[in-house]
Amino acid sequence: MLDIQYVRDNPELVKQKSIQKNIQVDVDKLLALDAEIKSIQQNLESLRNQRNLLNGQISSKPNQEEIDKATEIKNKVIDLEKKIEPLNLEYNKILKSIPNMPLDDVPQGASEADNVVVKKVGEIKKLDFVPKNHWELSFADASIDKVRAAKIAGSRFVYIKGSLVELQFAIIQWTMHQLADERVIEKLIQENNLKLVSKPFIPILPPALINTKAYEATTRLDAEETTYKLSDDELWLNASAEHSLCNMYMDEIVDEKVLPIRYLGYATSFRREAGTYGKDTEGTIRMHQFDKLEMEIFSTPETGLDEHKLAIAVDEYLVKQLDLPYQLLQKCIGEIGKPNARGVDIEVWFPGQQKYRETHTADYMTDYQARSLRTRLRRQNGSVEYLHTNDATAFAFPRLLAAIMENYQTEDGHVIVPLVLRPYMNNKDQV
RNA sequence: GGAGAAGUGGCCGAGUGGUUGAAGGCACUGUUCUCGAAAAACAGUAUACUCGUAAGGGUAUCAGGGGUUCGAAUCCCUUCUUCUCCGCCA
Repeated sequence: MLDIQYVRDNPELVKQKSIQKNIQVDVDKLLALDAEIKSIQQNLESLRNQRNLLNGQISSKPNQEEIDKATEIKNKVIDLEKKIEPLNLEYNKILKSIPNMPLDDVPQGASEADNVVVKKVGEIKKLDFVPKNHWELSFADASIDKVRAAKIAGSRFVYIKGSLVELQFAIIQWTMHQLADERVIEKLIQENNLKLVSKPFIPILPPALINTKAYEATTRLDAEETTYKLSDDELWLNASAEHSLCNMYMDEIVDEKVLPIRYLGYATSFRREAGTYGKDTEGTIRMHQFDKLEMEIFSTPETGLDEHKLAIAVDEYLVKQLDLPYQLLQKCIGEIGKPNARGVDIEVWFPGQQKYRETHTADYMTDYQARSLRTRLRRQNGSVEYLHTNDATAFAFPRLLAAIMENYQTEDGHVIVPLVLRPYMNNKDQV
């Protein structure tokens, strides 16, 4: 949610940026409602004040005159309350529909084509054979079985078997150890000239189900396209660990001293993927269910952007350690999400498909999400303000398994285990 | 799933219709005292919106929502949460 004061002060800018984000917003209507509500509210509060003063005067035995006077005020109050209620509903609806304002360095543009490639890192290996797609690779005891999964759950589900599972757990363990290592964090902070402390990430397993209120407050609930709802309960299936991590401190004021809070969450994530029919039907790039390691960071406003850069640095570090060629994209205004002020994607090279595919996203929400969640921080001097939130993929499976399979495949259909993962794979060099 | 108990400020806890945003304690902040600290004394310490240059006002909030009443933390209804016991269960 945006600060109403910001909308009052910058109506034209808000209109312009909303249009650039492809989001329809009636700012004029909002400001008209704002003024109308304010005016009624002032009358209402003045009446309530009269009522309170009167009640203060009335003793234990009010006379009829006092009761009549109080009743008259009471009825006026009820009238105004009835009048203001629908206005408030509409006001909140419009205010919530306004997207976050992009930072100045977010490129203009409406679609994927306008995302800017910031850099390409890592050398694309020249293979002396034609690389296969990950779904064509089935090696040793490992396999990706979507046919049987379709019988059980439908399309976009999968059985992943054998050493691929071992590989996934190796990556989880290794990632957790990297992000819990202050030396790694400190190194990334130094290399990127960030003004941050080297506090490590805390591994966390969040709930997989989220109630409607908490989900709506994340500003991430997309009932039509993304999120599964349980039919018998007021609960939704998590579409990302972020969705049950960012709201962890909902309605709380945390002490400035505890910030930043950096979590590395792991959750099975569920997405309806409505509107993606026909896209990525082969392979395991786009699934209804996938496991994901996700970074979630709570910070002060002044360090929010650097935390965002840290998350990106962590992503690059992890991908580099796995020696996967990638490109870093800065997403354009139309492509960063509604709550985002800035967004960056990492796309890893998939040799079987001969293209880069999105594997990571880092999102910076400034105070937009925190305002909706009412997650605030208390400064040393006692003042209170909204904190800033960041989220970023650490690794998303099985997309990442697919990337490793395609990049590390051998001609005879095996997959070489990336060096850093071998200690977590019983020192196997290939599977 | 069944039966019962309970939800008050950062924490503990008083408060069963009339200046209760809410006693008291703890914690925290400041001042005094001290070389410094501890202790002690004194003062201060919720959030949101709103009026005001400010000082300082106003309104709302005692889990959420609704109701009764001139007046609700207090009475009634309802939802949620927590705890205890039974049942089931990874």
